Amino acid sequence: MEKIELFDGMNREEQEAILTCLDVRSRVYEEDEILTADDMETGIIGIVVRGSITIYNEDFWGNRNIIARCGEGDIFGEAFAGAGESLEMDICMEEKTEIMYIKYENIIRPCEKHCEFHKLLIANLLKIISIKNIYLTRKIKHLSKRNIREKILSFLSEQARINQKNEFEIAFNRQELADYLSVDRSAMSRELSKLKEEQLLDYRKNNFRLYLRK
Amino acid sequence: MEKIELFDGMNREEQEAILTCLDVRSRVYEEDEILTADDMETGIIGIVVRGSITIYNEDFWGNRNIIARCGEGDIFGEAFAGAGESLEMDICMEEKTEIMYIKYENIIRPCEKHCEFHKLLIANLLKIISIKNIYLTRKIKHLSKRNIREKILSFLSEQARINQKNEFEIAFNRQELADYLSVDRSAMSRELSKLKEEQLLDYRKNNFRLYLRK
DNA sequence: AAATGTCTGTTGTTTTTGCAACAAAATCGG
DNA sequence: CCGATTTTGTTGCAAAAACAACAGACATTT
Repeated sequence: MEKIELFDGMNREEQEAILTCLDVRSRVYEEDEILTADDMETGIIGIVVRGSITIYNEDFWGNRNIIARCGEGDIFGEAFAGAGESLEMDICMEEKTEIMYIKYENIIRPCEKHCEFHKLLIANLLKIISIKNIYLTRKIKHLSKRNIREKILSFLSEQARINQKNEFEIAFNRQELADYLSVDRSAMSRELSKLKEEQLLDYRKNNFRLYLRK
Repeated sequence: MEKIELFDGMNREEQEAILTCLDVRSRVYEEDEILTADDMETGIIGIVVRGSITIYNEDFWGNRNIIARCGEGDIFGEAFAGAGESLEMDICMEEKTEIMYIKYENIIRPCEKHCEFHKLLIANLLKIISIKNIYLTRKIKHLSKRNIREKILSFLSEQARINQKNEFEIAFNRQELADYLSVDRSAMSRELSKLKEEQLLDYRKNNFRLYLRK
């Protein structure tokens, strides 16, 4: 309960107060239980209170694609609720999991009583979606590159800007970076070596340094 | 002024009223004028009132990457404002363009007078970001696929779901689809032909039909 | 109908990537 | 410190993609 980002900035009592006000429902699911898109009402936001879930969807031929994983405190379905569309994904419980549901309307149409908290709630919601938005935009920028080299350079360029320094540490190991960029790890490793050889950059484990030309 | 999505659901008078209330500033730029990230204050949302812009950013080596284009009525910078971060992109005016600036704080911290409109404003903002979010998530789903075939199938699967039908029209021509999926058009065409030959799908111009197995 | 331009499909060639298997280096637990 | 495990780098090969150039289809204009 402490880690729910939607309730950021509220103490425990304030959270309790707003919970009753929001008319929250909650349910516990068993491991491997599946919630399909059809099971979800439109206009509902989910919060993982305890446990973890995998969000995926099936294509026309029944292949499953993992879209995201959510752990304690994460919210999901907020974009669909905000857009007024029904959820187009399915959810699988990775373990015994408690999910709390909040009606989107109850968030954005504040009642009279707790107006202050409602404002905070809305600001938090906007912040969560905005941050996700920035994250997604950045990822698309990298994935749109036509080859591995460009993907790597795009990613590292961004890290340099974020750190405001041409030397920085990245949060991924090689396999994680390859997954993030959707490429094969060994092919990426090969490309990194080439880049190092061409002296466009240098690296050592997770520490990278970019060079202007050469 | 009529097409601004942020003001959706307000008539002209209501828009005028809320504009004064929001303490809006506005400026006209000449064609090719450039607004760098440093020029933009943090916590400001931009609206293209007239004209059009290209949003791009430069990587460490000075290469430009186009992130988006905005035309009349579109808003930009809303995710950065919502996340409390400074804009990390540059803007180039494609033509003589008028941009209106609104302080993010003025949107989410409503004044007392026009509270009704403020609620609508916030709901609109949430909707805009949410829709963008869904769009981005979908695109990533396609781009994450390792080869062209999977990218095509991912995209078409989604179109089938959106249309709730295995036959549908797509809004892209071939070149646009290739650009969207970040692949070479001719390579995509070759793959489409293969898929047709394998009878997984059929198409004729922009009309597609998917088949379950074969 | 001819001419023009755009869009789409085809094909050969070169480059890039994924894959697999292995080697080297780093990390961890006792 | 040693052995075991994980992470990272290397390489050959086969598959896939980009690239380029062209041909056919289609639409529009004259």
